[in-house]
Amino acid sequence: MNKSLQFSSSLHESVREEISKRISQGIYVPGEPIPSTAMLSGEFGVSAITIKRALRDLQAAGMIFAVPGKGTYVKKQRRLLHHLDLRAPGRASQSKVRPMSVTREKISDPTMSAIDAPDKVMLCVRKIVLFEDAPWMYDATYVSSELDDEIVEEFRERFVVDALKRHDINVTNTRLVIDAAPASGQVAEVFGVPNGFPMLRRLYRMITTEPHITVYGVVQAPFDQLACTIDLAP
Amino acid sequence: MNKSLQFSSSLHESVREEISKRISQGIYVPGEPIPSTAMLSGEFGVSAITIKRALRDLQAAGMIFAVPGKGTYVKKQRRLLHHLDLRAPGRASQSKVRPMSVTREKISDPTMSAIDAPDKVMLCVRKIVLFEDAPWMYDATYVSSELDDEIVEEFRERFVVDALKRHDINVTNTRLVIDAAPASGQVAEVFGVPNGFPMLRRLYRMITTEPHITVYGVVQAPFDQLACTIDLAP
DNA sequence: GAGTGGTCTAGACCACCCT
DNA sequence: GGGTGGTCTAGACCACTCC
Repeated sequence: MNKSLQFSSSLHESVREEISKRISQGIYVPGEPIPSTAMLSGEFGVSAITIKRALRDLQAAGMIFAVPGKGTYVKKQRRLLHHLDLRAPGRASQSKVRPMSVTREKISDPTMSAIDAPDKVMLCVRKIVLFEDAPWMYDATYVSSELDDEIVEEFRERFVVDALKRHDINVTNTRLVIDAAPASGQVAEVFGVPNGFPMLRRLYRMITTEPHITVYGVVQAPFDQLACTIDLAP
Repeated sequence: MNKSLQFSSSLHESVREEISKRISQGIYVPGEPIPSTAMLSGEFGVSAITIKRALRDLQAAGMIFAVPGKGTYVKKQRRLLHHLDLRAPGRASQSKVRPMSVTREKISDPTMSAIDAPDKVMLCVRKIVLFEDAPWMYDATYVSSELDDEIVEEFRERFVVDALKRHDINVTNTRLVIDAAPASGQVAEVFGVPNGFPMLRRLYRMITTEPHITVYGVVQAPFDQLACTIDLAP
């Protein structure tokens, strides 16, 4: 090997650590491609496959991303903090929203049972919340399928809380579950992350002033793109 | 190929989906090893390497784990919900604690700056919180290094809030940041998860009745093992 | 000793991008 | 056409576990 590598239990780990070090040291910078696998293979004196293995692990850690046919780039780290305000939950936001779909289906996520989601067919509104024209959060909202079509139409363009408020329906109680889960299928495509990429999720149940209207949902984003903050004052 | 596989863009994805399906259908059950890579390679008619690739992705998703020399097993899903009570933050718990280390160091995690962690050498107490004798959470607590040795010693065996309370020091304000991050180094070893495995984290800053005592820290656990719940009532 | 998962390699093919 | 990342293969070696 041309370059002396870190001492680590395996080759691909050593390579990963070395590349990771170069990123944190600013040798590889966001916006510019890092050397190709062939170049790195030559420099480190290891097989191209081992390089690819190391790069794939760095992708899973959110440090880099690869564009087939072009190259591998350092990710620009920009994580937004979403503050959960106890007094104004689900506050309005100036973010833009891109509607995705409106369907009728059962809630399938097992974690939703932790907030007592009903096991019946509901109306599901999916949308993408944008920040600076890039996908920031993916939201799936479930409401009773007996709701007026008029309100449902507004769900596509607005946040649920805002739409309800326009009909004098207010949220009285919100229960949240915050967890992480691997991205699957459509969600992974939307954010351009590999299948299985860790997502930070916020599952919610909102009880309203209308006894028969309870809103359930999941909002999620790649873990390197979102964090939640909370203030607790007893 | 002997078996017809799902239609998916790549072979290892098809294999992953098929095995994933068998787990959710109960064909492969927790506690028993799934067929070896050689067996699966024969059954699906694909290379052993492709099988290993699929299994590695399923490990990253927390569905299975592998024991070298023995076999690959389905993970028993058991996720604990940690309820964040607004009125009694950092409440006492009957969990057992295993002390890990006490050092003096700077806070290195960049996310800690979101809760205004100071950039100076502090006292760091690391411990493992156990549940049914298995590692459940990993905690790193930072306090001013000028604290009495007497209190520091108690930090090893108790929760920080409890130790402080015994000295009539109470928490007046808590700020949390909840995020996800890849496991690295020692933390990955403690939980027996592969390097880079997604961890759910809760970073905290606790202001106390003693003006010069502010407690910082991070508690984290594998994403498939922990979730947080919160109730918001305006 | 046989079986297991983990690692590493050399070589090949593809789809894509850029010039 | 040359470079890129992504995929797949066959084959090899190692450390480990279990019998």
